[in-house]
Amino acid sequence: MDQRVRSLDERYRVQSLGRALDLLELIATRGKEGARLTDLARELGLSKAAVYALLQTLLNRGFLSDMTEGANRRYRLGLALARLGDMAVANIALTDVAMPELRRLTAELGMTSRLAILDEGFAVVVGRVDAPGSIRFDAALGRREMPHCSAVGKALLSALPQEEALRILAQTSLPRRTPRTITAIPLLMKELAATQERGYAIDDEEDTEGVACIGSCIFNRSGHAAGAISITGLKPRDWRSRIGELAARLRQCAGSVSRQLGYSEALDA
Amino acid sequence: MDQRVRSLDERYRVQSLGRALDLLELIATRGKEGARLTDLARELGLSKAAVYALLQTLLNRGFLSDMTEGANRRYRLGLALARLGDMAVANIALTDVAMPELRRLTAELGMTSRLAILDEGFAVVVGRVDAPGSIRFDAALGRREMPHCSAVGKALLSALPQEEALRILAQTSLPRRTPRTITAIPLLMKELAATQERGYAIDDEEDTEGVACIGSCIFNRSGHAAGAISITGLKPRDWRSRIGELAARLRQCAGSVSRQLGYSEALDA
DNA sequence: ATGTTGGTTTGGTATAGCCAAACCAGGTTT
DNA sequence: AAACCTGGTTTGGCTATACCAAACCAACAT
Repeated sequence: MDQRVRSLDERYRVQSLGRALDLLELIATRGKEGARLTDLARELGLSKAAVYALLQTLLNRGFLSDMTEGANRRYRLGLALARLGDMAVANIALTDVAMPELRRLTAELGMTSRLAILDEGFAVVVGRVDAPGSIRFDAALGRREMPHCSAVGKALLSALPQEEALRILAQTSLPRRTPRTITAIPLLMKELAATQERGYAIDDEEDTEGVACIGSCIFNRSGHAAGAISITGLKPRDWRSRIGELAARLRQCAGSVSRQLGYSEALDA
Repeated sequence: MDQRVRSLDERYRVQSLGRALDLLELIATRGKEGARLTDLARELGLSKAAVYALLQTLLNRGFLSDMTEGANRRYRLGLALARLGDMAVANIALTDVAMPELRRLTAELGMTSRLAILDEGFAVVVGRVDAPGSIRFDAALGRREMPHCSAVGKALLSALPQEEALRILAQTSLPRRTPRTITAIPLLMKELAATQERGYAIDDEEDTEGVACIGSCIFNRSGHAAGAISITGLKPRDWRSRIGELAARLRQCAGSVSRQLGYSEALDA
């Protein structure tokens, strides 16, 4: 009949698995509230029966957990995901050595700190230590930070050859997030040069109003950027005057991690 | 023909999804080495083509990442899992308040600390802070600790009514892990009573030789056990004499978390 | 050159995944 | 209480699809 040949890209994909992954992502957006079968089916555009089968399978393996309240049943992400997710970041050698340093940083400064690596043109958060008590910043693991308006992003880009940085920026474009976001490529390139010069990157309310970050690169044995760390906080009144000391502490921390990775200052041109 | 009706349990499961989850678990066991298509197909007992399609789908969505080296291609867990996994533990309200306390604990004592909750009869690790530098204990998130031979497990059981604890123990049984593992239910029940009495649980090389833990329960507003925290370390020579101070600090920490959850000491009978 | 190993692509087929629709069980409304 | 929702579970049947076997290809090794 219609029998149109599936596009070659799709030919080697498994439909039901793709739908299951959509389902997981969708449930993830509901957080601890959870989601209900009927809603999920509607939003995915699938029949209840199909979604039901997917849910049962995921549930059975611990990828989802459910809470049954009366006649209703709500689904949330399960702890099997926590296990695999933890293993995924453990695969990144950097985390082992960087996390203890990050914890020290947060303990000392009382600010949220993060570790990110460059992945497909984004700065992906692979480690975080939340400042206790304070407001929760959106520092979720796996989050893809825009390279042009985050401290980790700019730190990572600043360590790349210009043409590499340009390629990435062309690919992700530079959407405006706040009035202070740098959206012009030439301007950003100048900023990256300055970043490399001073040894740390600044995000001065460029991603979120009222929030400021400082980021610094981590180098490995071969002198390439292995990742970047950053500290985040509500922009204080005395930001201008404090930035110096904060950056110094951050660089010290980044340096310590770099050295543990086998980086030797001597490589610095 | 043969056409045997699939068992009712299986009727509402999605086969290809189930296989994909097997695949993820299998790849997880390979850690940062990654796994190769041919091996995966053999171990799952599926054709290369089938596994290939699953891999492509997972890869495409970031649930796997690949490293191509020459003609070979190796697959590892991807960062999309880190994102979902992080969200899964974020759904557990406990983590917000317990993690900062755990970090303080590890910073002070230099020992690995963990947070676990009771889930389907196991103590599931939902938070951890590794001691810097030291040997890495197997404290992965999502790990299911046996209730009878782990500090968190015994702490959690000790807060349950006897019949509940018995039900769980009957269900999981008490496999021997080391010569010191308590494998007799009556003995363990006595130990649980002692645990409740003294306010903390001890794992004295009962799970792993040479490794000792202390655990303590966290209570919520309604006086029920919401979870447990523990500290882990190589069993020191002066274990007997140090256990008192360590346990005191641990209980202080657990108490602080409990109070933040709305627990009031007054409820203590 | 020839063989080997592992990844990619193909065609055809049985089956497994999907839908629509019926069914059920708790609430809510009349 | 009876009728009506609302949301979850189960059924039957159709066909798209996930799977296998086998061919194909590209690097490496012999």
